[in-house]
Amino acid sequence: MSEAPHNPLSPIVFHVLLAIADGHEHGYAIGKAVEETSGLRVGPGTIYGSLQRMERDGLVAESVDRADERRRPFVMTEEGRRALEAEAARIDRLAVLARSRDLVPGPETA
Amino acid sequence: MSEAPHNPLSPIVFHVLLAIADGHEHGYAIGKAVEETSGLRVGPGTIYGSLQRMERDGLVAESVDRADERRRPFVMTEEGRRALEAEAARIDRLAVLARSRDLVPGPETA
DNA sequence: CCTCGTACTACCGTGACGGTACTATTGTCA
DNA sequence: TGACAATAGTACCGTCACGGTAGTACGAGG
Repeated sequence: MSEAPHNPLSPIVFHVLLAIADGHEHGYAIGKAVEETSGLRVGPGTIYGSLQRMERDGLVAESVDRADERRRPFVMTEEGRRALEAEAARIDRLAVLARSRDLVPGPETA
Repeated sequence: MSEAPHNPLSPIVFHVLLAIADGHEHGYAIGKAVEETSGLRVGPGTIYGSLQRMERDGLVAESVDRADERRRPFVMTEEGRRALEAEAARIDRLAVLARSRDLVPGPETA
């Protein structure tokens, strides 16, 4: 029942977990997916560096079955999923907070 | 019409802007407010360091009228408000995304 | 054959983050 | 009054996330 040992997650880490949850597996594809969903530019130093740290922190693990020689596939760990969900919850709280402060123009105020 | 020169904001920066928008003015009070709304622990190195960087980046400005000797009041700049709103919008998009992925359990799916 | 896109590895400078230590003033309460 | 906690801030600095550049290798297309 540890609290939230990882959060808040950095934007990249969050987006990487999202990308993996979406079925993307290897670094390059993850990077492209992150670029798309985040709008941020993501070079190799960013994506592989993050994946390395995330592996070290137990959020992802390098997949054993190496189908393609050239690709290094990653999977999300249980801990990674928990961190992703915790972060999603945190973001959701913030979104609600921001709405209550009229910071976001959206129509979903009903 | 510059895009988003600051975002994504770091969690502390975001919370600091929120705190100032809430009417808090000086470092210590801002720090306490951030601790409350974020749940994070915020020492002096964190809060004053962040405020310094935020001032350098034009997100906040040190207030001219120094009512209390001991306190250093800050105000949000126009740029700061824009950055806050942009970040709120970004967070809101992420929250929606997270909901669509069933990452957040909340009942507000209606 | 040359180039482009894919998929990485390796390296490393910059600076955000946040901790510790310290000073000084104000409030409180026995 | 004297002590002690809380307030409010300064100064310093080590660590490490971040992200940029360069370079390797391979496959496909013209």
